[in-house]
Amino acid sequence: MKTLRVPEATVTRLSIYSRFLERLDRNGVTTVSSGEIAEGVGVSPAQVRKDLAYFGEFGTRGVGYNVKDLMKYTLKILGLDQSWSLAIMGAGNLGFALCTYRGFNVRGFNIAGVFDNDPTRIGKRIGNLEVQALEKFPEIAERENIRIGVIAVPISAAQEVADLLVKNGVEAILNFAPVALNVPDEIEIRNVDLSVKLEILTFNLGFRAAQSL
Amino acid sequence: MKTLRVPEATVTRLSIYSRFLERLDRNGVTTVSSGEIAEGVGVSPAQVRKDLAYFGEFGTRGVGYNVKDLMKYTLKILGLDQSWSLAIMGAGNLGFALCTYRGFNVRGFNIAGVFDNDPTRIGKRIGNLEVQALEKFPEIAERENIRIGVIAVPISAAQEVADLLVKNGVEAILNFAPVALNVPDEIEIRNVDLSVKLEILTFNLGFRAAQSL
DNA sequence: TAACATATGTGAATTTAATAACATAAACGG
DNA sequence: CCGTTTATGTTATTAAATTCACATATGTTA
Ligand SMILES: NC(=O)c1ccc[n+]([C@@H]2O[C@H](COP(=O)([O-])OP(=O)(O)OC[C@H]3O[C@@H](n4cnc5c(N)ncnc54)[C@H](O)[C@@H]3O)[C@@H](O)[C@H]2O)c1
Ligand SMILES: NC(=O)c1ccc[n+]([C@@H]2O[C@H](COP(=O)([O-])OP(=O)(O)OC[C@H]3O[C@@H](n4cnc5c(N)ncnc54)[C@H](O)[C@@H]3O)[C@@H](O)[C@H]2O)c1
Repeated sequence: MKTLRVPEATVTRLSIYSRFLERLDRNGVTTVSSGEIAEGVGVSPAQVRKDLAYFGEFGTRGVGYNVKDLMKYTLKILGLDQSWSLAIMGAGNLGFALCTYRGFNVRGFNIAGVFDNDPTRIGKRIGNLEVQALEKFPEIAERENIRIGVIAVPISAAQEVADLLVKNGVEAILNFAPVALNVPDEIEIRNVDLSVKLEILTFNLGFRAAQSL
Repeated sequence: MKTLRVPEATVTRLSIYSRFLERLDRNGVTTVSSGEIAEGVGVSPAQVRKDLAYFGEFGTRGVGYNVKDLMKYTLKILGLDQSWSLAIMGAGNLGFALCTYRGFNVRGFNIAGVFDNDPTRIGKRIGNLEVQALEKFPEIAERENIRIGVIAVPISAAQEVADLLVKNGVEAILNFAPVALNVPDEIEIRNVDLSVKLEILTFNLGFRAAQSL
């Protein structure tokens, strides 16, 4: 099997294609072309085909792709042919929203624990989850085989929480605190920064205003 | 003034530099080098200088950058030398978290209204905001000069909410619903997809497992 | 079964972004 | 006031991503 580096942008789009295919499938669509996928998610048809080509040949020339099959392939590629246990660190407003979001479950993510260090929050229920004391993390992480941690604590606590995750065998981190965290190279880490996208918008609005002066 | 296209990746990093500079400033740091910024946010020093070079010369050779000045410049570039009124559409879990998030305020964003169509939510308070009926949007948008809309409603309602925003003069949209929205070309729109980053993590974990087989 | 229509898969061309290398300017010390 | 140090700004180079163009394979129709 030829292994060449897959651009992260390709993986990003694959995730988007995958969800689009699920929607098509739910709507009873059985066949789809690269052009229709492209149209549906807002990229070029060539891009769709190029992205898929990193992983194999999934379509039929002259016909297109079988929706169910391609959906399964994309899930497999993304590692979603298995369930992933994850921990939400921080049961604040964002942590709460993440816990209640059904979209994760649909994609095979299982929220195996929510953790906080505020005594007034520990023990409270969020859906069918109970907020756990931070100290319980090592035990629960091991028992539930938690490999992914989501950081939803304030900036000031983010690094220590990251350290705790790493120390307890977590392999990947999704960080919502707007700060660069220090973790060993072998840990996969991605930041989600909600302000950045807003500021791209204001940049563009401002830039546009400058252009029209 | 030479106007050349600025890569979106550059704008993204600029937003991150900007926040890092604010932190340095709060900590009393007065001068910083491209290397220190790079270290602090996780990019290369050359990248920092290249990004800044799109907009002018802000440093002193042999010395570095004045933190306060560079912070102001980055804010100005991002359009954050003014306050922006925005509307949160959807007072669900995510909308609630966004409303209470203080980080937006700090950067000059003013949440001028939260809107929902669920009668049981309308009138409820979120911090010092009161959830408004969707029907109130046109009036409030005009009065408050809302130019940015944030979509935090379910997928099924996202397109109609986007249409409402556009119809009422909103110029930019931040969309949290994982679906491609149809808006006129002149509207700035960006999606924030929280699942995608998680799936990049599982892709990489799976890929790594495959490598080591 | 041959000709045609269609849509994939892919190598080449193009565009875009990131990195490296270096010339330039400021500060400092003797 | 000159040489040295330092870190910027910019040009050159490399790398990466996207788009283009077309050969290839499939299904359909006459
Ligand atoms: N709410 C948003 O919309 C939003 C938007 C962008 C970024 N963020 C970021 O997400 C993070 C969380 O935001 P939030 O609005 O949910 O904040 P929040 O204050 O509502 O919640 C933070 C939670 O973390 C807990 N906590 C603090 N230190 C902890 C520790 N050491 N271990 C475990 N738990 C700890 C607190 O008790 C609290 O429950 C912040 O870093 C914030 O900058 C939030
Ligand atoms: N909560 C999360 O962590 C999370 C994560 C990723 C994506 N999202 C996306 O964000 C969006 C909101 O998620 P949520 O968890 O807050 O959902 P939610 O169900 O808690 O909230 C949605 C809110 O939108 C309101 N609403 C529905 N139709 C409306 C309309 N036409 N006009 C105005 N308001 C309307 C509902 O009354 C509800 O209050 C969804 O599209 C979801 O896929 C959420």
